[in-house]
Amino acid sequence: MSKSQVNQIHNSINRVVHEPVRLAILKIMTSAKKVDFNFLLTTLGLTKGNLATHINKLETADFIEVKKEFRGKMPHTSYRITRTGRRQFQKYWENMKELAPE
Amino acid sequence: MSKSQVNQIHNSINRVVHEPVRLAILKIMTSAKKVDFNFLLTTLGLTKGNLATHINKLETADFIEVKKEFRGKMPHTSYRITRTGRRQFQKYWENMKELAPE
DNA sequence: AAAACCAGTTTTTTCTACAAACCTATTATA
DNA sequence: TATAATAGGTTTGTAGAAAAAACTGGTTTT
Repeated sequence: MSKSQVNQIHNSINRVVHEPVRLAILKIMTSAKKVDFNFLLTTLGLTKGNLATHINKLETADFIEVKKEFRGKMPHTSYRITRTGRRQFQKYWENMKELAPE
Repeated sequence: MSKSQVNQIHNSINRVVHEPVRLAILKIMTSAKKVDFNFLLTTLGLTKGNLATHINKLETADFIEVKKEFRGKMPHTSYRITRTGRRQFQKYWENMKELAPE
């Protein structure tokens, strides 16, 4: 292993993606076209506040799109991964592989 | 993607390994039998305090062994990954793969 | 003698994840 | 009818952790 091969790779790891909860969210979203708040809540076993925070972070980074609508009179929120999100998720894994054992 | 497949995988991610700097350190250590402080310092481009903190965390978790000796009159510290460290590094990647895109 | 090096430790700052409490409105239930 | 639960959050507080900066004690170089 030469110095330049490993050199500073850790700096290329996107922290928005790197957080395990958000990795799980993105993984789910890459294989489902649409997911909603409650599905993520029960699947991931988070508190609502915590989930909302992660969702916000992903939305701010343009990784996901948020759709708010009413079903009857009840609010319903669903999410979709964006093209950017999908691309960044892929890129993240390419970078991560540089840090994996052979 | 079924619920149970993704369910809570994020909780299995070992945070000691997950930090990018420590991933880089472990990656280096899996392919070199011995590395020293300065090598890591210049290779990774960290401050000494920051590197020392990461080293400590890895030592506390029994991931690496620290060997302190004198070369002439100067202290010299080198590190080696332990069997535990190697195993946990492997295990980490097995878990992470559950979160990777197909 | 002064400056710089080695291998850190200690201190401080900054950031983050996470939980708990709260909120508004709606709907189910006893 | 009261109350409990649901949906989808926001606000607030805390604990832990990453990172930089400053400090240390000894050594070596200039």
